[in-house]
Amino acid sequence: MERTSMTGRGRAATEREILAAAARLLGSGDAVGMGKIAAAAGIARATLYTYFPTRESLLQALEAGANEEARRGLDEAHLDQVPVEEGLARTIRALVAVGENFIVLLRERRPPEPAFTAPLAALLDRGRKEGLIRSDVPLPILVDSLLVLVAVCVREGRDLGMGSEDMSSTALRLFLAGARGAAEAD
Amino acid sequence: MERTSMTGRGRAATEREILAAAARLLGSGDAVGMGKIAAAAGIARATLYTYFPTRESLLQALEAGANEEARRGLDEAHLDQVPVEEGLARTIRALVAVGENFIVLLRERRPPEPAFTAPLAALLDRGRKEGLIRSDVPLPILVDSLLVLVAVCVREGRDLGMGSEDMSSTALRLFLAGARGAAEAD
Amino acid sequence: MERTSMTGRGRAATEREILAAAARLLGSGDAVGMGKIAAAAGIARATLYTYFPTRESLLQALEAGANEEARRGLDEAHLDQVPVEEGLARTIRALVAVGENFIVLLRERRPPEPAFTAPLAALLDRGRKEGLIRSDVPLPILVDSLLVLVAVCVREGRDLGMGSEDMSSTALRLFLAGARGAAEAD
Amino acid sequence: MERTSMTGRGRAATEREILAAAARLLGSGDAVGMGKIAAAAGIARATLYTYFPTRESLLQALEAGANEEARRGLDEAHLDQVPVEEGLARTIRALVAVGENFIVLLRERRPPEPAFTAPLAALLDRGRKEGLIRSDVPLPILVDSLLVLVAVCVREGRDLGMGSEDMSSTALRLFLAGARGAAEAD
DNA sequence: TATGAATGAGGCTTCATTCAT
DNA sequence: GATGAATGAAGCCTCATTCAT
Repeated sequence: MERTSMTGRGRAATEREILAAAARLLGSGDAVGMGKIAAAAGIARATLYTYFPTRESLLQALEAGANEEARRGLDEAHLDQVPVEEGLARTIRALVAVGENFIVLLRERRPPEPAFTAPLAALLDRGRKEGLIRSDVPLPILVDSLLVLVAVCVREGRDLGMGSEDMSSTALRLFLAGARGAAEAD
Repeated sequence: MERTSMTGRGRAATEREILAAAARLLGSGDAVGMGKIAAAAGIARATLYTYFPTRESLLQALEAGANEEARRGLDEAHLDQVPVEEGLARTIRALVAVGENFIVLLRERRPPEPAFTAPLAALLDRGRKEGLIRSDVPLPILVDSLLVLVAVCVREGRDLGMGSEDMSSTALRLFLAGARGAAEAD
Repeated sequence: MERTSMTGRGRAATEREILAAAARLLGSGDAVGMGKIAAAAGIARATLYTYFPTRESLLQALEAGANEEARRGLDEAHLDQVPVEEGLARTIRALVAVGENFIVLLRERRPPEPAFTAPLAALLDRGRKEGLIRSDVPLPILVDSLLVLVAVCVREGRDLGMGSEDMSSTALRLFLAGARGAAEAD
Repeated sequence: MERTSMTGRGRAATEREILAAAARLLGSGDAVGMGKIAAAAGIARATLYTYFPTRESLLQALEAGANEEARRGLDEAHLDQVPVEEGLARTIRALVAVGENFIVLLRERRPPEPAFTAPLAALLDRGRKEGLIRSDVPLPILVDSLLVLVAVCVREGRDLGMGSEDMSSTALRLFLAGARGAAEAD
């Protein structure tokens, strides 16, 4: 008696389907309207609006999802209880895990939530105090750099057939050690 | 007596004005139509169309300008005749010099021209052979990383009031050495 | 219980309404935009686009309709199995039946389909061989003459309150026998 | 001292050039703007406006020209002083002489001036009274038929390489005697 | 609830026309 | 007088959103 009436898969499942479709389409470059998203989710345009009354609300849900996922990852990472370097590794793995949705946010130019960047900034700041992170680069730039490097690694990595572990470790290495020859490091 | 007939500022000047306005607006996030660009350039919508018969043509002009500027910068840098590290420094300075327009390209998702990325890829490849650039990160990721790091430094740097030299050196340090504590290094 | 869901009059009915409005407006002279057609059909401009995604597609539908109607008329006329004169009479009646839509085609300068003129040309050619149709006038001129005479008879005839039978017989007489005094002939 | 200052050909000559270009372009089917007309006349768009302050005024001039030409032709034909058949022949020759311009009028849907159709209607009416023209076809239809037949003969005739004499005699034969086999007649 | 249909607002583009040199 | 440039109005089309079944 829990479900009352639905077509095939249940409301929650459809909602997930929609979000997945949206993430997929929005992530891949070209202009995407509500129609395309609905079609990709296998429902009618009007139906989409019973789930998300507004395009904006759909984007927000996407954003919320990504933030939520990332926050959970970051929370579970207990960033403040581990060494900075390990913290960064965990952060990056959490972001990579969010994957598609994370890229969408950058694509749609939704500035990452503070709840999202705050722990990261705190971590980097701690790293600075411990002398592990350079102090000659403004913190916001460090934060953004980490984010875009992860995005690049995910985006390109997917095309290159890399797995998440590879993406994560690549992003971490680039962020921490840069591109300078250290082929055998890490 | 130099100019023969024009209204207010001369055709070429207006064209530059338009391109500047377009770069400014397109660079800064939200949806921008021809109307807004025309308004920002201080002309009527229809007038804009006498300069660029198509939205696409305007974007292309922007792209062409950025590519041209960057290519000139890269050409003059003689990347293949200097040490890799110096080459990267020059590359980054050239990209930073393009500045606003360069960011627009990434924003509008116009994949940077090969004529644009090719010399960079070549340079990095040479760096690899010389052992200066790590070989454990796929070349495309290295290329993209450099580009987005420059973009981040320009975008954030502008907000932070940094000068181009600072942006360039920051981008170079981040790209080459990463964020790891090396506060005194340059 | 026959129809399941529609607003006001049903999709097919609206489509007919649109085509009728379009034929009416396009037939009667002055410049007509999609807006006017939509208004004449009692719908919003955007709605019109759900029926015909393009102005061109609307014209094509009009054309297709006219051609289809005419072709059906001509097919059923079995032009090649009856005497030339009877064939012409049937042809003209078929064209007059298409009426409004037929005029639109000439007005919009859409050269009548070959599938449209071919049987007519064939018929006239046969007439020539049998000595019934004059050979001192180029075939294309004969074909066009018939078409425009029908158009004239329909257009003027409507204003004069003539019925289709009158229009048809008038057109036939003019085409075959010309204007020369033969008042009693048919 | 008659001409004061002009570029190459004199104001009147340029005006004729414009009208000729307009007739040529408007006659040949597709959409024609002031720009194209100006270009075809070898002048700038703005210059065109010093000759005809309005698109409409240009069309009117074209119309006036055609009407004038035709009226002169018809006047000189002394239609009321010759037998009806000869009158028709002269009428048609006059219209064919107007040629291009005459077609334009029909194309642009400018209903032929009464000053244009009146003498023709009078002539046909006289023909009726003399029993030379059939009375079982409404006069307006007869008038229009003559006009469109001339238009068809001119348009098609040009494509077929016919001379004006041929066009005229063909139109006359079709109008008077129709298409019925009479190859040797006239 | 799911959906086919309708729609207002807004974007791109063209054209006739005006203005200043 | 001739022209390069500028522009308002209008046309085509798309999209997010609402309505009625």
